[in-house]
Amino acid sequence: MSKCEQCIIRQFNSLRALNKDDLIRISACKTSKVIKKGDLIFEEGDTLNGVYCIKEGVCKLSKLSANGKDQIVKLVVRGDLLGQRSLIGNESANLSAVALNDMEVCFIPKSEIVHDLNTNPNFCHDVLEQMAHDLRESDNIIVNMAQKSVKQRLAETLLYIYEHFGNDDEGFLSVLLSREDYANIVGTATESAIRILSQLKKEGLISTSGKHIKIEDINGLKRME
Amino acid sequence: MSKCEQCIIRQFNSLRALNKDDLIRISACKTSKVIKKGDLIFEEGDTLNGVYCIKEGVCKLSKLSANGKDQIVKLVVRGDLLGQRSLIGNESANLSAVALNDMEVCFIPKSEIVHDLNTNPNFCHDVLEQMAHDLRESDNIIVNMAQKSVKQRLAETLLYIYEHFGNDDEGFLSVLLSREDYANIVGTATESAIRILSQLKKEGLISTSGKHIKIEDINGLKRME
DNA sequence: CTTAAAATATGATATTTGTCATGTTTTAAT
DNA sequence: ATTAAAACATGACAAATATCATATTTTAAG
Repeated sequence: MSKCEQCIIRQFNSLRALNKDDLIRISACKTSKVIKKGDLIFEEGDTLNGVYCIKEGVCKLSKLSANGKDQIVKLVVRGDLLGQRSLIGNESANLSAVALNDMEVCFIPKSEIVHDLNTNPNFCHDVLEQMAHDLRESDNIIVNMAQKSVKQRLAETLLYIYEHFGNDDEGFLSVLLSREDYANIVGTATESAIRILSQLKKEGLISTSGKHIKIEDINGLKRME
Repeated sequence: MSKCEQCIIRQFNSLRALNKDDLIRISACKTSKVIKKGDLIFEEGDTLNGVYCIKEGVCKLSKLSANGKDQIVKLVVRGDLLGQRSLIGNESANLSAVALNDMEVCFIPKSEIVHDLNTNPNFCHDVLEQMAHDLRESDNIIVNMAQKSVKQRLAETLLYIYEHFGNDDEGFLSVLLSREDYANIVGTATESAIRILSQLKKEGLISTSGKHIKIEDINGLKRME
């Protein structure tokens, strides 16, 4: 099991604000986990007694709506911390987390995080900045949901995934989502998402091979926004 | 000008976490402002050099979308702090703030807030909790935007306003919004908002007198959610 | 390699929502 | 009190999206 004080991943999240002693202390009580594609990490309503630091892989955060559909609210990436919100608010999880590919995560117990939040102003401030950033992003998502068409939102989602996760060696988006996942991100029916992807294909903006999607015309997609 | 250390309003926001000395220091450099209904407090892109503590009144936070419509993201109330996000993230305002009725606010300079964030862990932690709560609320709004019909969202908005601001002495919602405002909250065309309000009126769920709206059947509205 | 299940694809149609036009009411300034 | 401007209201129609049905392709288990 790797040691936090030597782990590069922490440079990507608020743990970077901790000093060496804190990291050694955390390292001593953290646990590493391997999570398989499709596995549930936690579910809406669960009580979280720690945060997950994502070493590898991607997961989706979603919430079940009244009509039985899962709305995907956020994708969480290598380097992100998962579960701080619930921990800070001292509330049960508001969202469910499901792995989109095989993941490697470290679980850090609540007590450690709370201790550092209360004693290390730098850490507290870094988490604060992260949350301020997340809130800004949420506001933008709300505006997009309210004001843009499904086609525009889908184009943006493709660009988002391309920019955040890049391509695999064959040029396909390296995060593999089902059409249903795409529908659940943009908030539409699965058939509509499929239909619009077909349309984008006809327009030469993307190409597909099975579930795999390749972006063929980035600027064309951007022009739709 | 009133003194922060004697002001009850601070019990409603993170300033409650400050001790007497901090409050006296803040009190010495804060300024009071009266803002008239319809006035712009700050605009998307503005640099904020402080936060506003709302002593009285309500304002809307909105963002201009690409199609020229204002999307209202949040209503800010007596007791709330306005502008922390931008201040913490050290970024320009992501949203515009416009008064919905006559307001009384105190403006606290950035330097004071930053100082307290860095030296007072309780204050930092309180702001953190507030933001965690806001994020949870944003997630729920995203799900509603994506999955519910305009009618459902409008019903929810009416209930939200009723529950947060209550009625005036004649039983009308005490926050007076235009039909356009309602449309900009739920993310629809003004005509659609008007049409649906008329529909709710026909169904006996609300009644109206000019722009004023009275909720006639709370449970009926709740059943739509 | 087969094969059943799951995912994708597409047509037909219904429903929801947006847009434009136009008339009426309300509001606020004189 | 009068009046112009703004806000509200509603019809007619267009566009976007959802739903249901069904066919095809892909995936993954045996």
